[in-house]
Amino acid sequence: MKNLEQLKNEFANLSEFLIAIGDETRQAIIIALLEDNACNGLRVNDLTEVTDLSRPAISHHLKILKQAHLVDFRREGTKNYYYLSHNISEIEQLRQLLTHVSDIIDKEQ
Amino acid sequence: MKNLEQLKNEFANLSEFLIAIGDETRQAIIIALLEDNACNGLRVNDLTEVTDLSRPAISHHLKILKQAHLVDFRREGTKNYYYLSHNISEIEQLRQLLTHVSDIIDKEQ
DNA sequence: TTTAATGGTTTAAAAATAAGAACCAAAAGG
DNA sequence: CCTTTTGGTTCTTATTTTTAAACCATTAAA
Repeated sequence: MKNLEQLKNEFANLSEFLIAIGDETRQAIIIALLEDNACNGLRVNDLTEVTDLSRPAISHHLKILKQAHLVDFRREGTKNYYYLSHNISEIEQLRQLLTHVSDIIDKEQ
Repeated sequence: MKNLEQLKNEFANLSEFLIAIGDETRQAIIIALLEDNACNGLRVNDLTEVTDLSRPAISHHLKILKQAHLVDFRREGTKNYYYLSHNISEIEQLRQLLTHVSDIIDKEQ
């Protein structure tokens, strides 16, 4: 079945994204960034307060979130402002994957 | 904002599911189960062949997939037949979460 | 041009996850 | 009742992930 080969790729391409959003610490970071409706972006130290983690730990999780294209940041002097990416293409990709899987399961019922 | 508290819960409730489907070995198991369009279910030894892993390793991953409500199984004597759950409610929950997140991001633009 | 602030990186430790060998239990078949 | 098949569960080891202390580089401020 040709479809399943495609599905396998869709799945593999989303691994990083899924692992990124599966972790509860990173979920807390994402929520904090969603809460920032002023949309200025949050700094690393803002996030250490939210999560009770050290700066290197936050930095590490932000790196994972950046690699998964979930967050982006801008520099202003020495300050880094993190925010959720404006177009997270993985969201739509994941939605399509879920539809694919549902379709196959329903077909086999 | 009341919505974000709800979003936080939706996220937390899906952690197990997201971690389950983020792992590439477990993705391989899911694909194999999707390929079983006869829908008889696959046995542990069928899956060891697909993935080149030991039986305890497969057993371990199946446990995680069961806890995430992704797979189910039936016994026939000593034989266990694993299959994808017929109604994976987490699929719809995740779809709604993605919509929620998109909505908030778009609103803030 | 010092001094302070900001924050990434490296390093090392701790914790969690994954893996297979060995073991155990249950059911089928002789 | 013994033997075989099947497959879950320890148990131990290896790997990966997470964490914070220490370190370093950059920019702003004094």
